[in-house]
Amino acid sequence: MKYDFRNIEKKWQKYWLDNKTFKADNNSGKPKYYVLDMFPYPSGSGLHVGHPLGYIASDIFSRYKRSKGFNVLHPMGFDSFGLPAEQYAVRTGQHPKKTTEENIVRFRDQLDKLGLSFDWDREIKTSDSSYYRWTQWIFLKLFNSYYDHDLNKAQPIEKLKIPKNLNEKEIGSFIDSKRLAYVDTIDVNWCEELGTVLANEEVIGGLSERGGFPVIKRPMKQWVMRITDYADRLLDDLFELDWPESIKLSQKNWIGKSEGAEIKFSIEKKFIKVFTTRPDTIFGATYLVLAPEHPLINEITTDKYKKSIDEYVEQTSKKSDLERQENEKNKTGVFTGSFALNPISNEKIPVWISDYVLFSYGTGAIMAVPAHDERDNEFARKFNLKIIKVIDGGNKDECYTGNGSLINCGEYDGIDNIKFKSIVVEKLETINKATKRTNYKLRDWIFTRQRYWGEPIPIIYNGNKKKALEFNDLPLELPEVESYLPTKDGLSPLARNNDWINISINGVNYLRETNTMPQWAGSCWYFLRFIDPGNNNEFANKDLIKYWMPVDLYIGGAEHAVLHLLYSRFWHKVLFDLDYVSTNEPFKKLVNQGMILGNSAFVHRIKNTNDFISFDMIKDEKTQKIHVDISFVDEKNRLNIERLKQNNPEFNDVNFIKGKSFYVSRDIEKMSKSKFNVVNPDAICEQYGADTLRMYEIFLGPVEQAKPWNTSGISGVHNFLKKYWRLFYRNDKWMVTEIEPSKNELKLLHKTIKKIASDIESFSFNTCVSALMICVNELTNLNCKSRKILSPLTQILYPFAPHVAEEIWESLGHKNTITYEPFPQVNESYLIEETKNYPVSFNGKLRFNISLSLNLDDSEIKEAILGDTRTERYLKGSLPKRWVIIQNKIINIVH
RNA sequence: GCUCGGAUGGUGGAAUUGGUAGACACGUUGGACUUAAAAUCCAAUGACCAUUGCGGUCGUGCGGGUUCAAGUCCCGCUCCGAGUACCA
Repeated sequence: MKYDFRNIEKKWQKYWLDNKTFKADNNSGKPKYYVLDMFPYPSGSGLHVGHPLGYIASDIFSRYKRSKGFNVLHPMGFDSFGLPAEQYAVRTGQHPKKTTEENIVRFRDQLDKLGLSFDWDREIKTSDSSYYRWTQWIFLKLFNSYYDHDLNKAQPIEKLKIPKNLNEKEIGSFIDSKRLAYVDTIDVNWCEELGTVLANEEVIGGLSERGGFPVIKRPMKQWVMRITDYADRLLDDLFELDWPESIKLSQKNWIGKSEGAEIKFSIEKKFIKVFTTRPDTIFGATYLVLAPEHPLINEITTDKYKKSIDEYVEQTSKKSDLERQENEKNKTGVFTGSFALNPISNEKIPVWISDYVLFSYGTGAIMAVPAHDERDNEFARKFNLKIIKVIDGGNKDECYTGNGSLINCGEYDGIDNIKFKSIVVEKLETINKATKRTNYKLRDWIFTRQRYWGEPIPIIYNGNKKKALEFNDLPLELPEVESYLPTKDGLSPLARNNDWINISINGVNYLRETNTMPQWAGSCWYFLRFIDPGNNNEFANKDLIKYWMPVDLYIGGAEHAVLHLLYSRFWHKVLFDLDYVSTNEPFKKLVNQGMILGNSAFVHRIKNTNDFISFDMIKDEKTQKIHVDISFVDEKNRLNIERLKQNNPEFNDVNFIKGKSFYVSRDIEKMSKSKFNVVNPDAICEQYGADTLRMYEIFLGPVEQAKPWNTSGISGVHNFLKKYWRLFYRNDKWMVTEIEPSKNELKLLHKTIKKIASDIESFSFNTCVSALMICVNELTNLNCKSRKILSPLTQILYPFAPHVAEEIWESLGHKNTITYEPFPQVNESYLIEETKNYPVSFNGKLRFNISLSLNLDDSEIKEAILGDTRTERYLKGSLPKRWVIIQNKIINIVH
């Protein structure tokens, strides 16, 4: 029998599906283990070899855990709301639902070919109304909750204490001001010509990326999530998570907690509040700067400066965020004509406005300390403002941002600046000029999108009065529309369907909210729905949540370091506060798989000509790189010009300058259709099989690391599987016998079991493959035939190459799947070698025992010690460490 | 700019965390079996020197340091990758 991977893989994939081998049991005596992959967006281009890496890693882990006696939940679904399907719909008029469903079928087919052990009975799609019904339900929970800062948790809105003496309208707006999901008017990038709101990335130099139309900042009503109330908890709870440090760090920076003080500077009878983390430098505050959006600007600007201030404000309002950032090295600003009083030095200091101060952070105003802050320093030198050093930073002229003792601070001179921080704030607090204050970079989460292909928001309006839909009204299904473009007024395409917008309840007419939720909404809680996907009464049964949560292992790309992973933590904490889930955090351990990169190929066109030159012949010519499809290039970087011309007719008329062959240049880039560097896993499965592909992907390197794809090494892994197969079938003959294994075979096997188990636990899958290769090579050399060796070998191979392992398992006479066979135990007695204590004397001086695991006699030991020059040197000198080397083994010395 | 992470043969990567650097695999070269090819197997493969044999010198981005011993620890650089963008 040959290793016929095509039939073997088909056979076992069907077996697993038919027998529901990977069905996770909700009632099990076994300990649970929840392994989750970040579910994919089903894009139109299908999977490339980079996508499955994380799925393969989680699959290996799931299969391993099952064989370790765990009840494993390993589900998969699709994040099926999203922009690409909608853009495709805009271009073609096809309903996004249709293209999304087609893509899901294709994805499912590709995933199935890899032999992944998902429990497909639990499949979910975020665009199914049976799913987004509950996304809408959670939205309403957020709408109907507020954050109680005394209890430090979210509470139902009914528990909110409403101040007395409010009229009905005021009560309404008070409640609205506390809701976790609320409506606010926020500046957005508005493009009149395109009739839509654009993301910052879509605006370049004040013009729209597509079309080049002007874009302005415009306030628009948006739904917003009050994630900032959770800033402290999102930050504090990070420490207990078993996540990569880099991800925790990005979340920490994103939340950006900084502690400082809010200080009041008075201008006649008014106050300007500034936020600072460096109140210790207040004696050096020689001017104030307000953000151009600051509401007090009009009041404090003197007539003389009014014109220039107005111009400046007007100018900055036209700038996009990107343009404002471009000024980083060339700051601009205008004087208001007013002076404020420094509350501690009582000096009059000028008040300026500048766009280097952000209105959205802190109070939108700063006290500038040019001697100890680089941005202030730059500004002060440009506009010739006073610079006073207040912290002793040695002789350096430049601005000093470190710590030291105070100077030029009158009675406070000589005090350590860190101590002075609290001294000055306390002093100013007594005269009501300062308060301690903590600020966050984290902003509330703008939740609405003017798009079609997303969850409708279950809110209706009667005038300005909001009303939440009732539970029985959910799901609020997406209506049909004539066009998927936003309307001229910047409303979502949903606004095009008048029948849908207008709704009458008990004789009262309402208008529906027409915006939809962002793609993050569906992925915020999908891991909870996997627990109980068919439940029509709750988003998931509470007991089942208690059993399965938290997710023990979450695998996905690092690109979600902040957005998805922060939003889902936020929602989870709200659900926890409201007692719907049992854990404070959703994901216990997180692993980021590295990206698999493509190896792009380029042809070089000599500039301003139609001549393409072979890469090896380029000397001084200036050339332009053009991507060509990597399937036309061989391993030696030679281009098949004929095939290129067949597929890309635009190359028909060009002149190829070449020697013997035409060479391309190569570059490592992200794998993408537009770069023509995509390697399709289907083709590799067809040629080598899924088991080979799986093992090769993890053999490429550590899971966490980014690495380029190179198919040429795949034969090594494929040969390994063939070699493994030959241990069982050689020349059509079944090789396994009941013979007792040799000592060497047992030692090798148990060494390998130990290595595999510990390496899987520590996610070092690539070294597992090496260990298996060594084991199979040596067993081949030993001509091993013993069932007692080959049967456990098959079990430890199973997580990596499950199809071939199942097939062999069956050949070994087992009737059941290998999946739930207990993972082989390590028998340490095969590994531990005998140790003896030997007394050793050296130069008649040193005397100690060594504990040895080598079969040497005393004279050999002495010879070994003397023969090793390093040990000799060590022995002649002092004795700082407690071991020596004998025959390459480190031996502990027992005194 | 700031914050992380990294740099090991022709290539992907190992190295029990301070103890024979280069495991395992690809590639390359030579050989066996074949009419031939494929498949399979064997040998060599960091560089340089010596080669009849033994062997020797250098070697983990660069420059220093600690140590009997450094890819690994410390100090100073260079380059590459990722994230972030004036957050007071």
